Amino acid sequence: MVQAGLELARAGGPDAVVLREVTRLVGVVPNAAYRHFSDREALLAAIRDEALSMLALRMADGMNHVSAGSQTEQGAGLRLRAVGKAYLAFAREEPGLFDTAFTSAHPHPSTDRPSDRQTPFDHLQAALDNLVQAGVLARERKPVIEYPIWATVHGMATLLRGPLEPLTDREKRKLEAQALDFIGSAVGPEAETAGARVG
Amino acid sequence: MVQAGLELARAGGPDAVVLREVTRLVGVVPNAAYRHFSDREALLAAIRDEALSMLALRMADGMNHVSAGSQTEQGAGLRLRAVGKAYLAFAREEPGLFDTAFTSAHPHPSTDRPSDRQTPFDHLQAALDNLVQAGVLARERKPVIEYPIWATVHGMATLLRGPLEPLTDREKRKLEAQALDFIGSAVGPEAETAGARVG
DNA sequence: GTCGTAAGTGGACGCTGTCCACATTAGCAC
DNA sequence: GTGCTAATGTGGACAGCGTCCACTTACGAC
Repeated sequence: MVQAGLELARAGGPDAVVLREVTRLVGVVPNAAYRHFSDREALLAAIRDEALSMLALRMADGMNHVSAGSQTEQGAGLRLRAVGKAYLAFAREEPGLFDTAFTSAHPHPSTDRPSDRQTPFDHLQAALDNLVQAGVLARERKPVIEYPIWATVHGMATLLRGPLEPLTDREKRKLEAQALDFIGSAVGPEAETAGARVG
Repeated sequence: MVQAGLELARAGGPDAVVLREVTRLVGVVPNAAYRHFSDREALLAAIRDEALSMLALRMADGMNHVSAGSQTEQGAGLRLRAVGKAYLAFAREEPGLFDTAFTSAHPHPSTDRPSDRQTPFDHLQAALDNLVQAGVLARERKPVIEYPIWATVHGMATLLRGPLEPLTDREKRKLEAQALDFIGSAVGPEAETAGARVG
């Protein structure tokens, strides 16, 4: 059922996850859904969790594909950039799932956070920890920039699929790179020069 | 009609703008709406334009309330911060309108951009031009950071009403300030020290 | 005064989420 | 094996939604 919902979400975002259509795909009658989810919103929440996991997986993947050692200045910088790149790539390639992952409207605090899986933000924190260990980022600076960094990447992903949607693909890619450069310049000059001109 | 829609949007975001309810508020029968808008989406687009104008107005207001001269380093820095603050305040105080302003799903390129009014992005650009004229920001740097700056503010506004919604108001305010500081640190150290610790 | 256009009306259609009562099935105690 | 219980699925209904069609009314140009 969640699987069927994911397909709908992938194709058309959260609004495309219509309960009756999900049950249709699964081959049961609409009311059967209420045996497993209290609500359409609850079903959507399950799908959202799945979409978030997919995003997190992509980020982990991106990080693991960086060959440079994680303790080196360059390796740490590249890792941060890879995390951001994966985030932006997911939003670009799976817009429906991305939207679904971040549409809250959550009057459902029931499915709160017993989430054992790693979240996208966890991966960002890991990358920043790397930078601290590599000596590129001052330890006390991390807590004040982690959320702004997330905001920059998330905001760019959102804007590109909102007001900036009419831009060409080429322009969009350029803006993605600018966002990553911008983060680099705020994290520290060394990390920036290390990570720039790579992707 | 747009006015009635704005009230619904203010109270419940774009999904609360249900065509039949709008016509109910206005005192006509649902079909009457189709004499003025081809579609629910067209009505929503009109409401969205209005919401965007309101946001732009708030930003202009915030900028105008900075007393320091716009040509001084401090004045220019404060102006940039004021623009960002207004953006975040609008998202915090008028979440319904903010969501409405930025939910696109626009298969309606009809109401494209004959918009004579100033957009939120226009105000950000004006603030950055100020920084260039005040000598704080290198002219060639502006085009590569304008969109990332927008993304940072927009992303923080979005995240605070999404995954970060459970945070306390105090924590949210702190993150808003962090986002503005982050932008300051990326624009240039001088602008940062000028703008920091002000609010 | 006739006519054309803009605005509103009335009724219907198919779709949605959700509720209720009922039927089927699986697992398990004895 | 029989009987009980819990889980799962079914059928029918309801109100609400966006939208389409044909019809009526108000009004300004000529």
